[in-house]
Order: sequence, then C-alpha cells, then structure tokens
Amino acid sequence: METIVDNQKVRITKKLEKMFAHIDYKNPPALCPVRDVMSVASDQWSTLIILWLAYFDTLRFNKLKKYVYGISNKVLSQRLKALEADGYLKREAFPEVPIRVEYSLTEFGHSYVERLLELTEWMQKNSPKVLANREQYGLQ
Amino acid sequence: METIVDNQKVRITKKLEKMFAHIDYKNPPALCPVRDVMSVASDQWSTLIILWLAYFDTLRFNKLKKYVYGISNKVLSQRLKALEADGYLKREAFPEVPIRVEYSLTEFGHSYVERLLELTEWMQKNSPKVLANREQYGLQ
DNA sequence: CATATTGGTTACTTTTAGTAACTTACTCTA
DNA sequence: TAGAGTAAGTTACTAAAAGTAACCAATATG
Repeated sequence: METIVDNQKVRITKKLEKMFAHIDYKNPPALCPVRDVMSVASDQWSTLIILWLAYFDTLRFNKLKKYVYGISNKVLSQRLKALEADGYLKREAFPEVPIRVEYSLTEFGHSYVERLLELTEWMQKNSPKVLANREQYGLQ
Repeated sequence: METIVDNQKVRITKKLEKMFAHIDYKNPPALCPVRDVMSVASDQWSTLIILWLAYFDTLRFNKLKKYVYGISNKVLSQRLKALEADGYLKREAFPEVPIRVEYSLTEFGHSYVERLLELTEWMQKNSPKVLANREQYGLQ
C-alpha cells in the first residue's frame, strides 16, 4: 500500500520536474505559452462553454447562453471567438433568416475535454469540503 | 481499437451526464458551488502558486513571488488567503525578525495537484498547436 | 405596419487586476 | 546613534476587464 502511494508521489514529482526544472526564475520568459494557452482554455466561462458543447455536441448561440447561465452576450461572443481561434471549437453559420449559427467542438476540443473533466469532476466531488473549509476559516 | 475509443466516449458521456443531467437551465441555481470553487482553484495565478508549492514543498512569500513571476504582492497575498481559506494550503508564521512565513500545501491541496497536473501537462504539450491555430485564425 | 426572430455589437458602468509607494519592528553597519 | 536593510504584507491610485442594457440587420408573421 505504501509503495503505491510512493509510486504516485514519484510520478507527480517527475511531472513537476518536467514542468518546472527548465525555468530560470531570474530570467523569466516575457511570454510563456503555457500561461497564454491556459488563460483562454481554463477561464471559467470557457470551461463551461466547452463542457456544455461536449454534452450536447452542437449548440446555437442563444441555447448555449441559456445553459451557461449568467454569461452575457458580449462575453459569450468574446469567448467563442477566442476558443475558435485556439482551435477548440468550430463555428458554422447558415444563411437563413434569421441566421442560424452552430457551435461544436473540434477533435482537439474533445481531447481537451477528457482532461478538463477530470478536474471539474474533482471540483464537483470536493466542493462541499471546500465550502466547509471556507466557513471554518471565516469563523477564526 | 475502435472499441477502446468507443469505451472512452461512453465514459466521457457518463461523466458529462453526471455533471449536467440534473441542471435545470430554466431555473439555474443562484449560487453554484462548483463554479464558486472553480473560480478560486482554477484561477490562473492560483494554479501557478499551487504547482510551485507542489514542486518545492515549502516556500516563503518572496520566494513564491519570484517563481510565480509577474504576480504582484497584492494579488499574491489575496490568492494565498483565498487558497488557505479553501483548504489547499497552510500558512505558518514564525515570530522572528524579520518575520518568516512559510506556505505549503495541505493533503487536500496535494490531492488537487494530482488532477491539476493532468491539465497543465496537456497545456504544455499542446501549447504549440494552440499557438499555431491562433496564428492561422489571425490570417483569415 | 408593428412585432418578433437570431446572433450578435456598442456605449456605459462596475468590478477586478496591476503598479508603486508605504508600513512595522527589529538588526546590522557606519 | 542616525541610516539603511529586511520580510511580509497593505494601501491608494490607475488600467483593464467584465457586466448591463439598449440597439442593429433582414425578413416573416399577424
């Protein structure tokens, strides 16, 4: 049992090393691609947009807005553009009247969802614990 | 081979169902715990703070600030407080002169790192692709 | 001829983030 | 003994981002 836990620790340490060992914090890169990519894909609204698109396969602007409740037209529009630009989703416009626009994930977007779900699943499972922690902290 | 891919799809669909099936978008909850928890833990700066703490085990304020380069005192201080409140890390102050304060992950924080790393690893691996996508999109 | 529709955009306000100077309390140096 | 230095922040101010609500085009319907 101990060895399994230890193995996991070693695995995590290796991943962290791969991620950080090469970084010279005295000469930090002006533009870090990972941060840049993260800021689009891991944004809160983006996360919700991507997950709902994974769930429904295809959604139109106003439907998406209903599911990702609380988002404004402006921000939804901005996020969709950014996510399209980064290759997570595609936009298809049909020249009907009124216009119909369908959004759906690309293959790349689907591959991201696999990882993203691990995280949001964890969030869902642990949110009661976090809220309890937070309340306790507030009482101090 | 096909069945493996199919199995994965089924697994993802199940996860999505578990996450979304119960949500009535016509009566969205005013406060969604998952969103709330996500907004603290998945914030960009928080992510970097947590990962550096996972890498070094213990870091003091100013060291952390150097590794999480670009962050301001104000935001670092805010994030540390929020992450402490939510139970991801603990703060230990030693009454020396000048004061010494050490930050380190809790067990809960470490359990989060496991999931978080999956995501940031993916980001690191795929950031060139994203940047390429973005450039292509810009040319259109 | 007014109204409704979809998928946005625009101008304006509020919230959040970033910048840089300041604080506290003690120690070390000149 | 005045002056500088140090760690871990805080504070006042400015810039950027997000939220709000009204508006738009082009056409169909009542």
